[in-house]
Amino acid sequence: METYSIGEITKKTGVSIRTLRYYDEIGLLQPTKDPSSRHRIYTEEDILQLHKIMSLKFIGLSLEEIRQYIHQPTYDLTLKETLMLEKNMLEQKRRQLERSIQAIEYAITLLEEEGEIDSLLLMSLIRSIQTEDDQKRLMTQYLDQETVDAIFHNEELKQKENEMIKSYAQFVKQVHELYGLPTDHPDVQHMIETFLRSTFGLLSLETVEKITELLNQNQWDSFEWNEEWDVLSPLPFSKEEKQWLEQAMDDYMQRLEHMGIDMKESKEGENSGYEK
Amino acid sequence: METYSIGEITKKTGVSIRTLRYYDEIGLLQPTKDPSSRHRIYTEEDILQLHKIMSLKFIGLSLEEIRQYIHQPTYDLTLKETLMLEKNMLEQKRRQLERSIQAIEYAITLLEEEGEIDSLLLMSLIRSIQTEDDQKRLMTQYLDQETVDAIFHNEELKQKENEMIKSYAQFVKQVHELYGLPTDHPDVQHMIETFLRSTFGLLSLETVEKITELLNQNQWDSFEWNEEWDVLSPLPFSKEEKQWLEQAMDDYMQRLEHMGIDMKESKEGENSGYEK
DNA sequence: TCTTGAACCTCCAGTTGCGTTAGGGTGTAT
DNA sequence: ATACACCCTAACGCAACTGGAGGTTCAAGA
Repeated sequence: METYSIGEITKKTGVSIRTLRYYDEIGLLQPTKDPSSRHRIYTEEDILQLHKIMSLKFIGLSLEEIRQYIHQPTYDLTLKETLMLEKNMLEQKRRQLERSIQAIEYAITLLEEEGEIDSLLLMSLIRSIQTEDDQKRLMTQYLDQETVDAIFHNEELKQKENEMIKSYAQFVKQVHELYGLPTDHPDVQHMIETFLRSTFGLLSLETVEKITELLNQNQWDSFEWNEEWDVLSPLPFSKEEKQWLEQAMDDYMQRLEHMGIDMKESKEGENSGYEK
Repeated sequence: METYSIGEITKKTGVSIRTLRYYDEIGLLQPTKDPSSRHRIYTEEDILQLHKIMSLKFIGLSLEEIRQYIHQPTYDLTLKETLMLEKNMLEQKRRQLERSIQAIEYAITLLEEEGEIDSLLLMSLIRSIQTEDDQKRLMTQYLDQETVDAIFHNEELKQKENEMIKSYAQFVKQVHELYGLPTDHPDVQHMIETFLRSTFGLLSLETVEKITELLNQNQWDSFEWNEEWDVLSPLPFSKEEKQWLEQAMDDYMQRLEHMGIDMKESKEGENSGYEK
């Protein structure tokens, strides 16, 4: 029967010499040894075993788990349990990866657009993607499931993601610049209006109506940034900036009420003025 | 200014105490220490830093890389380079993951269908997915790029993947059962015909024609299983079974030639008989 | 004031799946 | 005899933690 040295196995299978010795060491694949030279001697059978190991490793099993299955000539339904678990693990990993990739894409877009980027802003963006699930969970404390889904799983919105990010970046920049001015200063109020318009302009009319409704029900107070939000996705502002911004928002809201303009109208004006 | 103990930070951020101490140890995040009690004291600033670390970790940077960026207040285009590289890495990982998931799905399907499964068969399937790229590379030695793509990126084929796998599993089973019979025995020839039909039945007519053409040009000899194929994706047969199968295949091909039936006709017959 | 228990501390070891030396043996061709 | 390719064991290193042992510190209750 044909036999092979460890180097030949490496050439045949691509598995490194070190790895083969390691598998021998941990008892996963133990070839016979030449008693005189102490060299490892691999048979065809060993090569098959090695292929089995590689397969099971490929689908994510640990060497320890592989050891449990390696000596069985056939696999039964106990393997299915393991595979189901593994599949779930891998799918979770994949979702994670997709988010990470998305976050990187955002970051790259911003860097290209702006050349330079505030580290807190970048962090804020990444975290908002990272904790999307938690954000949705938190939002359902204020809005119903349907509305939350409308905000997060909006196809149209996905198309315009880059726009949104840029407008957010602009907003952050302006807050840094304008901080210190009185909160009812025209420039400040204009900044807030621009930001709100570009944000709400991307949501459907019904969604905006629902949110407006809630705000009109004086739930605005309970909607203030609570601790939990900050933990998930901290805003790229200092404590003072945050307070200043909150005051400016209040001013804006009051001005809206005073003028009898609700957000629905604001959105309609926005749409007609914006979409060419 | 407000300060926090290590336990409070864990509650606020979800980062474990051990990890926080580790980050301190490697100099990534070093809070001040109470000189008398030696307890760590975290400030708001530290929490921000920690969030930065989590963000950069999320997008796949190593702690070592993070250290390079953590103290910069703004990021410039050098980060973009890093991010581009990271993105490529992550996308590669994602492709890998998708293949693994696919392989597991196949395996689960088979286990459900058959209840029990030959370990060599499972391995053969997983490896064929794992080494898809290499297989394509090897195939282009015999077929042109277009034809190879037609075989691998066939949408219709993806729909029927489960069918294919089952027919492959059946084939493997039958080879084990019938091994020993003369290679020109009707049962053996029927087995081969069934397998070829269910395989080629899923390819387009043009693709089959191209393959037939090649076979008719007497390139069949050079197409025999060479060593390299076996390394990539070993067949779930013993050496003897492989030889037997090769002989049976030759018999089948000769019978075809003798009868003046080429594979194109075979496919057409297959289609009319198979697709309801 | 003493005690209890939670929360904190340092230091050391272990995890996975290998890669990378260091220091030496074996086999064969020249 | 020696050069050279190949093989051996043994030990350390890696990333990013986790866990345990054994010892403080702190706040509250008896």
